[in-house]
This record gives sequence, structure tokens and C-alpha cells, in this order.
Amino acid sequence: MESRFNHQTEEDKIYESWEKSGFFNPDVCVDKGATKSDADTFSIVLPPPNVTGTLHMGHAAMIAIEDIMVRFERMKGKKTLWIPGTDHAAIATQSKVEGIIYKKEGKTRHDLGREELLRRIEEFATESHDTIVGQVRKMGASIDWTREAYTFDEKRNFAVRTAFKRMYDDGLIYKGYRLVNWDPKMQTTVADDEIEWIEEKTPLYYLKYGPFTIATARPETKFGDKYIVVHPEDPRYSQYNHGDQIELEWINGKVVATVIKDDCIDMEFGTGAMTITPWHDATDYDIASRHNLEKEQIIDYRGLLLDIAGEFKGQHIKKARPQIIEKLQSKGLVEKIDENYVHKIATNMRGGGIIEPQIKEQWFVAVNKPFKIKNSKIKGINSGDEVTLKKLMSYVVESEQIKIIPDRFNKTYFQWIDNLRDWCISRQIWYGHQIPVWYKGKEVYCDVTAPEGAGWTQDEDTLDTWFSSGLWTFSTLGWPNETADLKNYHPTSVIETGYDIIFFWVARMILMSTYLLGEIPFENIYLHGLVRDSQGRKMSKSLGNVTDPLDLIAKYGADAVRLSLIIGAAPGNDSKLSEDKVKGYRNFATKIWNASRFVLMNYEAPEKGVEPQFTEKDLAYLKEFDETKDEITKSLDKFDLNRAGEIAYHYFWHTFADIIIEDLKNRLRENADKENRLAAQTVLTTILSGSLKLLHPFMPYVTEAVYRELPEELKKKEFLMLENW
RNA sequence: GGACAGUUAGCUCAGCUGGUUAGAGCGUCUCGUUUACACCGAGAAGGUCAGGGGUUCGAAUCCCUUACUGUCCACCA
Repeated sequence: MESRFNHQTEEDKIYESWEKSGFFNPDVCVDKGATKSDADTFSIVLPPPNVTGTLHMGHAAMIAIEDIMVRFERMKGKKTLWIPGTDHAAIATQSKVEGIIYKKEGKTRHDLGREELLRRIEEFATESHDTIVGQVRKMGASIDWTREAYTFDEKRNFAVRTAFKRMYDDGLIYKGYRLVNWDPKMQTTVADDEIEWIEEKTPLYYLKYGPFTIATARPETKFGDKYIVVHPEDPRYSQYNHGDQIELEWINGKVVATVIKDDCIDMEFGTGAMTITPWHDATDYDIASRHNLEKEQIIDYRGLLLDIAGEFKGQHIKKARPQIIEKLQSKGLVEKIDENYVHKIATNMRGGGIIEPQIKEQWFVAVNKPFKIKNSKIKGINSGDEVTLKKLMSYVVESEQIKIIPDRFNKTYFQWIDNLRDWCISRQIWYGHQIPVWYKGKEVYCDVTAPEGAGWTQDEDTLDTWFSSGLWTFSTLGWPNETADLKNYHPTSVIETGYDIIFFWVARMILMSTYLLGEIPFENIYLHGLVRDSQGRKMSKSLGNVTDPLDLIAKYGADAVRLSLIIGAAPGNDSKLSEDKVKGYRNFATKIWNASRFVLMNYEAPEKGVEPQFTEKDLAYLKEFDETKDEITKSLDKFDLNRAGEIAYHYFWHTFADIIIEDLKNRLRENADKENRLAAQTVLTTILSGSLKLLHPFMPYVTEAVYRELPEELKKKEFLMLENW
């Protein structure tokens, strides 16, 4: 044995031998007798990384955590399945590729056309996929590659169409005119959750609106405003009654304004009076809907002003604003301007532009609509019970059929559900699952496959990417076919993902699974935090503090990277990563190697007839090891990987290496007494091989490498990976 | 506006349901070149556990409160 474990040359070889053996696949484990065929199962799906690029430290942490769970459960003898895959990430990917093409060639998607753009995206996605898969392997993931899936492959597409059709038939998917988040840059709608609010210092204009003064940050939307809304109890406006009509001079001449009284008005803000633009603002839309007011479009889908803007027609809203203010000023309608106002602007967080709400016909999932559930396996809900999707989502968590780790996220989850509105699922981008609805004249047809006969055209919209990833726990297992995998491995044991996508993804998986299968998608939700830099800053390209997991792996080895992402990282909490930390755990890997080397180089095969004669201290050492093992097992069972890792680390280095080896060293050398020597050796080999098992989920490579060096009589299996916990 | 975290040694964090002189890693300092390992070993210094109040025989740990930091949610034009 060399004096150090050479991760650069050994890790890939070890991974290859694992993968080739087939033992990442539970079927092979059963066939080859490594796992009992009637063993309990443990299953987990890899949160599919977006094919928008490469993996970052957060992904590395995710893989490390999941692989620890998987290796631990596999060693405990369970039929263990971990399914890999990637996510087409519809809008994010298209946005990214469009950006690249525009930068390189100055072309837009319309220059290329649908077919060519899709081809380019596929090309990019494939490349990105290959990189990602390579990275997952590098991390040492014991994942079943034979079951790899893509959210946009044929099988998943079939699952998506099936899901859509069922929801459509149950009336849970409908097409309707609603106020939606429109991204003029990407030319598509975006879900509420996909919006990021950014603050911007924008002047707040106080405009004279007849006898009223209104405050607005967006004068360019105000052309058609003909309702003035005040609070019913506002004494300043008590002389006006709901419904009063007042003629007044406005931007482009006279308008008749109607007074509306509504208690959603904040009397403290501005002047306590506002005009509304229902077509382009959510609050205004709600007010207008409550009072049955007219709604009129002011801005088109590209962000240009419409006819109603008169002389400003055709101008972009951004350019028009100062001119509109100028005109208002010349008419004496600007009372004052508050330059220090901070306005919140909605942006599309998937690389798009500034959101302009629009009323548009879109497809929605009705979350509050009652329906009768079929085939419920959910405890407390029977088949035929009337439920809503919202109720299903909250019930399974409330009743603790799904547990969230850490549990404080329960509150976050429920709060989100309380605020949940119908989910807009149609997108006007090209990269995604096309909606399985066809039209011919006034006829509408929804099915898994296209209708017979000529003259049908398919709906051009594609589905929100989360619609397909919502099916992930079971679409990867073969649903809608009743496969053995689905039967064996669903519900999955745990979903492990970042707390930042609990709404986007976790909640939607619960929605889809409870509705479509009548069962929970997973029993546990393990949420990890963000991996930040050593100063606690978010890693970002603009800060230049992004560390590539591959660089760290090349430098210090995957084992060190894994452990440094686990220790000091409690579920749900952000963690900091520094190179020093990784270096420290690389040193630990070397320590494991050298302590093992020492034990092995002093190893002598026991002579026949010689029985070890243990001292009391020997027995105490063995007992201490057992206690440590129990503690680690308990922690892992509770998903407390952080603690388990720390105990294992500390025990191996500072108890086994520093104390036990030091103490027993001499008895190996001055071998006056064979029984005594054998006892010392037995203590060392017992604890060593036991420790290798305990450390294996955390540091699979070094431990497996050491295992190969063990004399045959100390090994029971082909791989350490397959040893009994 | 609502909710959730966090505030413990120079730095990063443990400290589970309250119980002896508050722990670890990194860093610092001293010593050590014993044939497993200098990617090492032995040892040391360093903390009024954010502030205040309370419960208790006893609190970093439970309760209240203040301050600061961070995150999420929400229809303040």
C-alpha cells in the first residue's frame, strides 16, 4: 500500500467497478443474492437537475446526502432504488439557449423558426445532460443508471398527456380568461411562483384626477382609468357615494369617472384614493371583478401602448412614461413627485423580463374545485370522498402521512397553500410538452393521442415545466402503466431537495400523486439548505465566488468534498463551504488510509488453535465501538447525517487512531504471547472493518479501496458497498 | 404587514427532552523528525453562551422582552 490514497487515479476505477457490477440496481442485488427478494424497499428519486448547464455545489450536497441515505439503506439489507434523471426546465432552458444564440449570431427565435430552435435546444440539452451525468458519477452516486429518465422523453411525455387528460376530464383543468403574469421578453405567461420581486427607486407621481389626487408609479397605464376607488370609511371622501359619476380632464381629454368604495384601500397610502387599471394589475383586477367593472387593455403583448393612448400609441411603455408626465405637467395635472419612492417590480426569475400583467386566455389547474377522488389509498380519505386539490395537499402533511424535515417548514408549506390560487400551466414557449388538446372550428378534443380525421390543429401552447416534474416520483417508475416498479417503489421513501423549491416542486408532486394515484409521493421530505461561500455569500457568477464541485474533487477527492458538505450542515439551514474545510476532510481520508495501512501491515493470519485472550481494556474498546455504531445508526435513521458523520469522523480519528492503535501497537510487535497478540490484532481488525462500514456511506471511495486490501478472511462480500451494516 | 430562523472561543459550527470546571474543527502558541500518517502526534492559550427580566435547588438549554442579522410569504396604488 502506498502511503496515501490517490483519489485522482483510483476514484474513477472504483466507480466503474461498482457500476459494472450492476449492484446499483436492486434487481441485480436480488438476482445475485446480495439482497433478499422479500426485503423492505427504500426508494428515492434524484431531483432532476435542469439541463441549463452544469452542477453546482448545491447539487453536490444533494447527491452526497442522497447517496449516504441510499448506501446506508442498501447496507441495512433493503431493496434500495435511486433513480437518476434530468429536467428539461422548459422556460429556463429555452431562455438560456435563446440568449446564447442571440449573443453569438444576433438571431432571435423567430429568425430561426420553431423547428430549428428546438433542434438547437435539444443539442444544448444533450450536451448539458452529458456533463451532468458525468458529475453525478464523479460524486460517487450509487444510482441506478439503467432507470435514467428525462422529464421530456417519450415515456414522460406519455405520462404528462395522460395526467392532463384525466384532469381535463375531471374538470380540474380548464381554459379561461384570467389576469396572468405576462413576460413580454420571453413572450409567455409565467406562474405566480415563478416571479421574483425586485425593488427599484421609481418616482411616485401625485396626479390630479378631477377633484381627487391619486398617487401612481406607473402613469403609462393610466389612460383608460375611469374608476376612482376610495375606502368607504375615509372621511376625506365622505361626500362621494359609491357610483357617483364625475366628469374630469385627463391625459387625453375628458373622461367620466365613477366612484367606487372598497375597503381594500389603504387610507394611509398616498392620498387614500386611486384609479384602477384592471387589465394590468392584480389588485385592480380583483376590485374590478368584485364590482363588475369594465376592463380594458392598454398595453399590448410586446409592451407597446394601444389605441387608447392616443398620441402615444405604438410607443414602448418605458419610453412613453417621461413624455406622458411631461404632457400631464403641461396640463397642470401633476401635483408633486416623490422621488424617493421604492417600487416593487415583478420579474420572471427564469431569465425573462419585467412582468406586465395581462388578461389572457390560458389553461389552469383548479385547486379549489371539489371533485370525487377515485382510488384513494390516503389514510383518512376514502375513494369517492369529495375533496379539492388544495385539501389533498394540505391533508397529507397535516395528518403526518408526509413528514417534513425540519418540521418548521410545515408552517411555510401551509401558508403557501392558503395563498394558493389556480395554477396557470400554459406557456407560449416552444420547448416543452405541447398541450394535448386539438381544435377544429368550434370543436375541442382532449386526449392522450391526436384525434382521427383531418382538419384538427393542436393547441400551440406548452406546459409549465413543473407539470411534468410534478409526476416525477411515479412517471420514472413507469406510470401510467401498472409496472412492478410502481408497485414496489411507490410511494418513495424520501424526497431530498432544497427548501427553495418546496412550492414549485414538492407541493406539486404532492398534488399530482394524491390526485392521480390516490397516494402520497413520498413519506419524508428532507430539505437541505443553500451552500454558500466561506463568507456566507450566495455563490453567483457576478460575485465570482462560484466553486465548481469538479475542481474540488480533482484537488481533494470526492470523499473529502462529500464529507465537507455534510458536516456542519443541518437540514433546512444554509451552510458555508471553504477550501480549508475540504482540505481538512481530505486529511481525514489520508488518515483512514494510513490507520488501515498500519493495521494491515501488522496483520498476521491467525494460527490454528490459537485463541485470542482479550484484556478488559480490549473488551471495553469493542464495547465503545458498538456504542458508537449504535449512535451513528440512530442518527442516520433520523436523517441526522450531520451528527452521524461527525461522530464517525471523531471516533475514527481521535479514538481509534489516536488512542486504540497507539495503545495496542506494542502488543503487535513484542509478540511474546500469541494469544495476547491475537487479541490486540482482533480488536484492531474488528474495529477497522466495522469502521469502514460506518464510514462507507460518507466516504465510499477510500473505504472501498481499503476494503480491497483486507485479507480474505476479513471480507464477506465482493464490495464493501454490499456488506451488512 | 405576517411568518420562520439565527446571534456560543479570532473564524466555522456542536451542544438532543435544563444537571458536575461550556465542546469540536480550522487558526494561534509551545514541544516532538518513536519505522501508519507532518495531509502527523502531545500540550496550551482563548468564551460574563447578543442585552434585560423571569421560572427553578440549578439555564447556553424553558418563558417573556429588546436589539441586530438573514430568509420566506402578502393585492400598499
